[in-house]
Formats: sequence, structure tokens, C-alpha cells
Amino acid sequence: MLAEERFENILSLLKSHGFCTSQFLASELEVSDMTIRRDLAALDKEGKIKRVHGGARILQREQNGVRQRAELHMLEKKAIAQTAVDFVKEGETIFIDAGSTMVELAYALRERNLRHLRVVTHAVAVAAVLTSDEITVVQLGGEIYRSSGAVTGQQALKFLESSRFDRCFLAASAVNLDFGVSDRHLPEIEVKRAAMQHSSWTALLIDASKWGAQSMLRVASLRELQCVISDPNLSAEAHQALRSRGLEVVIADSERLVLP
Amino acid sequence: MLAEERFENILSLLKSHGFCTSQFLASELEVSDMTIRRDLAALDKEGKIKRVHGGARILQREQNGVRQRAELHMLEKKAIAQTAVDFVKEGETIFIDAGSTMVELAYALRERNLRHLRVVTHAVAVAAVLTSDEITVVQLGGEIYRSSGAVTGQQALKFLESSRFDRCFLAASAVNLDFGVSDRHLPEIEVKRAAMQHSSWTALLIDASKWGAQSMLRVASLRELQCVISDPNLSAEAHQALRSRGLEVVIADSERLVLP
DNA sequence: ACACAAACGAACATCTACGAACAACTGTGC
DNA sequence: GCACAGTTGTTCGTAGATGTTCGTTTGTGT
Repeated sequence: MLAEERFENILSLLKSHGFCTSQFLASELEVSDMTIRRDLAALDKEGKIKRVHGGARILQREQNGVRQRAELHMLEKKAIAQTAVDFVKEGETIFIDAGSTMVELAYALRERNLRHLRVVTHAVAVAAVLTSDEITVVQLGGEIYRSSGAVTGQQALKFLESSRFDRCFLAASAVNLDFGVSDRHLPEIEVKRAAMQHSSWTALLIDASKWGAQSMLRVASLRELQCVISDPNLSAEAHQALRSRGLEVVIADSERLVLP
Repeated sequence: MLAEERFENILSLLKSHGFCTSQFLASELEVSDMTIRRDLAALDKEGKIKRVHGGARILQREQNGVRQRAELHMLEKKAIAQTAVDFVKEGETIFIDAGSTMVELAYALRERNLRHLRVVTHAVAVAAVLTSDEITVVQLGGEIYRSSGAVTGQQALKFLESSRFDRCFLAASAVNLDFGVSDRHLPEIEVKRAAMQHSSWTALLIDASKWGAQSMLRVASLRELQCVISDPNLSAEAHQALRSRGLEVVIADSERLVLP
């Protein structure tokens, strides 16, 4: 990778994160931390970034005030969300599942500024992101399941029974060829299943680390999905296997792993 | 997390809460309390916050005697919330309204660690704070009303109809002697009314700036309340008038405002 | 006024980030 | 092939940040 190219990447990483540690940048761009420090010193000298102990920050920060939890595979999840949001068209009614990838999808959707959109979700975090906007948000009601911050229970299931969605964006903790999509918590799975069954199109958004894994409870067989959206780390075999089963497989552009 | 990043987070937490204890900041940002104390000392030295025993509070730049909009009366609201939470007992089922005072109430409730508590709310922000805890949270379902981030509509009203609460904590944009409690948005008012009518005890949490004002739509007459919780700025006349109508009036301890 | 608990901050230990110096590697021009 | 400049990685001593301990101060309840 050229030095200039690295500079660009550092700037865009900083733009999307606000703050980055030298270590993070070093591992992300696959160079030594010394190189990163030299780069940051140079960029700081040019006045393009602000050097701070441990890393750097961008200069003018238009922060949305929401504190981002540091989570595993956040870059991949962001890229997947950016890719998924391209499927959504104006005027549609969509269902959004719970989970960190889905929160990213909510952010991406908000930035897209589509009109006459209707979003139904059981995740309060997703609803919280989408409120304050053009989008009509419907929050499912019921008891909140602690581990995910999502609503579960009869009331939510009943509401879903009389709903129809153009699209359903699904998250899960595991997926493999034999068992399909699986997860750990029954109450949540009931909601996921209900949402899927009332959608004419369902996409599974899943970062590559989840592939091959299996959880106790089945959410859906692969047959029930129309689309799988993942990141470039998804193995070629997985990709091929999914395609051969008639699923549309979309890999998030690796550019999006870096660029905003 | 970078030190600079932590500084920003501290500032934004202070901005939204008005006052934070060192312990709260330490647990929220996952560092030791010593680090927080060092940070607060540094930020205080820079003149960005005011250090006080136990934590820190924001500087309230008053221009023309009026505090800035974003953090309006946050200290008062926090003090009111702290006072209100004393009413809640273990095992109760309570309803929490929408609004910034109610979010503070949620934080106060979370810190109290009461057992077997059941909280019903229509505000996703309140639900988001209380999730991840011992408390059972029930989120009302329905379309989210943008201005407040709260659920409104038939589904929510229907759920409330078959509910009974030990306590209802109410917020409003205006209150005066003649018209009682009033607010601007009909859909929200319907939910507020329904919650009140199914509670055996209702408290209005209102900072003194709202006293004497009036909005277009009536939420409730003063007769329908059992308790009003406000801050020390509430005028003696208001205090007297409310008491003479049989309401319990509680003024948040001025200590809790954490004055300089 | 007193006792008790919480908060405080100095001092120390530990860990991490820093940057200088040097070594290794890359590509260029002769 | 060889000299050279530019870039990157490695090593290492130094400086800074963080957590822990402990004695002191501050606030609170009786």
C-alpha cells in the first residue's frame, strides 16, 4: 500500500470513528504502529488531524451524541448495513430485527432520507435511532428481553400476525448450511420467525465470523431466506453453497470497510 | 478508550445529566474513579466544568439571565427525579411518562436497585435506560410520535386499559391553577390520560419554569393528581395554592441541585 | 459534638505510548 | 551490479497514563 493511500485511509477511518488509537489504525491498515505514529505526526503537522496521546482525532466533529459501544467486527457490521440499506425503496414497510448490525442499519437508513418509509421493530435501540426523522417508526410492545433490549411476547407476536412487510432484515448469532439460521433465546426467535413469515422478502445480515457456527434454536432454514448480506471475509465455499441454494448473496464492498 | 475521547464523553454525559457523580462516570466509561477524578480536575482547570464534592456539574452560562436551551433546567430535573424515586417501593408496578425529567427518573431508578419492580413506559428513551437491569420493563407498542420519541395510538391505549399501576409519574409542558396540567400534542395526551386513570397514585414532576404556563390541551385537572414534585424555584404562592387543594407538594432538596 | 462512611488526593507500581536511532528493505539511476 | 534516497520495521530508554493503596478531609446522621 502506498503511503498516500494510507493517509487517505487514516483520514476516512478518523472521519467515521472520530477517534482512533494508533494500535487500531496499525492493525486495520496492516502496518507497524511506528509507521502510524509517523503518519499521524505528518497529518497533524499538515493540520488535517489532531494528534492525541494514544492515537488521533479528527478536527471538526459533528458527533451525534450517541455513545458507540466498542464491539467486535464493528467495521464489517457497518459495511454490511450500508450495503443492506440499498435494497430499501421509498414507500416501503420494513421490519428491522435487534442487534448491533441492526442499529447500524438504522443509522444508515436515517442518513438515506427516504420518503414515506415505515419501519417496524422490536428493538428499542433501533427505534431510538430512527425517531426524530421523516421515517414512521412503529415500536412493538411488550416485555423487554434484557439480553438484547428487544421486545418479546404475545402482544408483539399478535401485532406481527396482522402485519405485512416488504422487507425483513434479520440478524442472528449463528448460521451454517445444515441447521440454517440459529440463535439462543426462544422469546426473541419467536418474534424473528413471525416477522419473517409476514415479509415477502427476507435478508440475513451476518458478519463472516458467524458463518459455520450453530446455536441451540433454529430461527429459519436457508430456504426461507431470499438474500444473505455479509462481508468480504465470507469464505468462497460459503458463498458458493448459498448461491447454489438459490439465495442472492451480497458481499459488502470492501471499500466500505474504510470509507464513510 | 483514548483519554481525549473520555473527556468528550464526560462532557456530553454532563451536558445531558447536568450533574454526575464520579462513580457514575467511572462505571459508565469503565475506568477507575481515580482516573475520573483526575479527568474532572483537568476539565475543571480548563474551565469546562465545575468540580464539586462527589462529582461534577456543567457550567450554566447564563445569557440574559436565561440558560441555554439544550441543557435547560437539567439540574432541577435531575434533583426532581432523585426526589421522586424515593416514592417507589420494591415490588411495585409503575408507569413512567416521556420527557427529559422522566429519563432522569429512569437513571435514578436504575441506581436504586429495587427488586421486583415492573416499569411500563411509552418512551423508548426510558426503556433504553432501564434495560440491562433487574427491572422488568414493558414497552408500550405503536407508532412513535416524533417530537417526544414516545409511542402513541390505539394499541398503547388498549394495553393501558387493562393495566393497573401503583404509581404514575407524569411530565407536562405547562401547569397552572385554572387549567391544570396541559400539553401540546393530542396523541401523547391520550396516553398520559389513560396511564393516570389506571394508577392509584399520580405525581406530576415539573420544574418550576413550567408553573403558570398553559398549553392548548388539558392533560388533567389538579384534582386528579395526588402529588406534585418540583424544585426550590417554585413560588411560595404556587406551593400554597397546590397544598390548599389537597395535593402533596414535594420540593426537591436544594442540596441535590449541587450548587457551587 | 461525635462517629461513621464516602470522597479525596498523594505516592507508588504497572503498563502503554512515544520517538530516537538503527537496521532492513525497495526502487531508481547510473 | 552498485550507490543512494526514501520508507518501513525493530529496539530501547523515557515519558505519560492508569490503577491501587492508604492516610486525610469532607459530609452526614445521631
